[in-house]
Amino acid sequence: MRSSSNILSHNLGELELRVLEALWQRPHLDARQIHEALCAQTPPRRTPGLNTIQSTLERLFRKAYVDRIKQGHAFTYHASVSRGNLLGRMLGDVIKLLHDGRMETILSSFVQVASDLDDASLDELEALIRLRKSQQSDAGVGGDQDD
Amino acid sequence: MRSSSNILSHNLGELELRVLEALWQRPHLDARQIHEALCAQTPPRRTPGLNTIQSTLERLFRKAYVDRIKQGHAFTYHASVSRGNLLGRMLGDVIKLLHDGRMETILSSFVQVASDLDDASLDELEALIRLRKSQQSDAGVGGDQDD
DNA sequence: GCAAAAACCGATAGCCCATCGGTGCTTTTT
DNA sequence: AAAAAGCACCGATGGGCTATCGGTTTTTGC
Repeated sequence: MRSSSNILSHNLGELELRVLEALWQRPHLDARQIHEALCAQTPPRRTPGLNTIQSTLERLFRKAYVDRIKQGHAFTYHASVSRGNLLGRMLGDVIKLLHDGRMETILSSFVQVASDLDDASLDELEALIRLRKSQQSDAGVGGDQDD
Repeated sequence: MRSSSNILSHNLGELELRVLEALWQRPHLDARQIHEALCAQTPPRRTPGLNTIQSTLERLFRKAYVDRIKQGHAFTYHASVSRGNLLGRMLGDVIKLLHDGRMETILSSFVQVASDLDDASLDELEALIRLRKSQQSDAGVGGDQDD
């Protein structure tokens, strides 16, 4: 009855994200280790059973967010996408979904976000922009480093 | 059984977004008009019945994305959030969800997305930041102007 | 008052994530 | 080698959300 639903191509659930976070913190963990990592997390949140973690890893694997190698009798998982890269992709999703064609809209939305940050961050942003500009005039537009 | 799911606070379905788009294009339409607008859309997509549009508007209203006034015997709806504002909020959601604290990660992800970010746009971004900074020192940190 | 239109209510379907239980294979331990 | 422990895999269930209508009530306009 439903035609389609998810407007964003990158759709993660809460647990999926927590698992990914764990893998970003230290790569190459198996399900049990991830489970433990989540249990040991501060602040302590309710952690589901090992099976749930496995299902989640399976889903993440199918969705190509993580990769795995059979190490002994257990799979060892590692994120196949970096945090920064995922951020970029999701930002891209949102922008593609909502931008009206004018760069100004994107930029001002971006700054609207950045305005939550303090002056120091804004200074930093400015410095980064300056850097980016010099890099750009220096070496043309490269534009794809996958972390 | 499920603790929570949606990681992003702004979660829109496809139809919801199409309806919002229609309202951004021309404010103050009633359900029937929106229905017609969607039907008349190019490229022609399958358009659901009027009732479906009404339900969608109801949902958008409950979620405070649109506002309505009773005009005669029908509600007239208008977006209560601008496209740019929604863009900013969703960008903020994503960033809050995934950023690691370092401004550089955000910027590089942003630049990764906007690869056609030419010098002029960077200049624009800089100007916007400058503006934001002066506003901030001008009136303290307010931090919530709704478009 | 009556007819048309719109609002409102409620039901159904389909998708997706979270959460497990159970089963069977593999590795490890006695 | 037999028993035990660990894991993967399958399938089921629950709950949330959007999409989609049908039907009923309310409102409006003549």
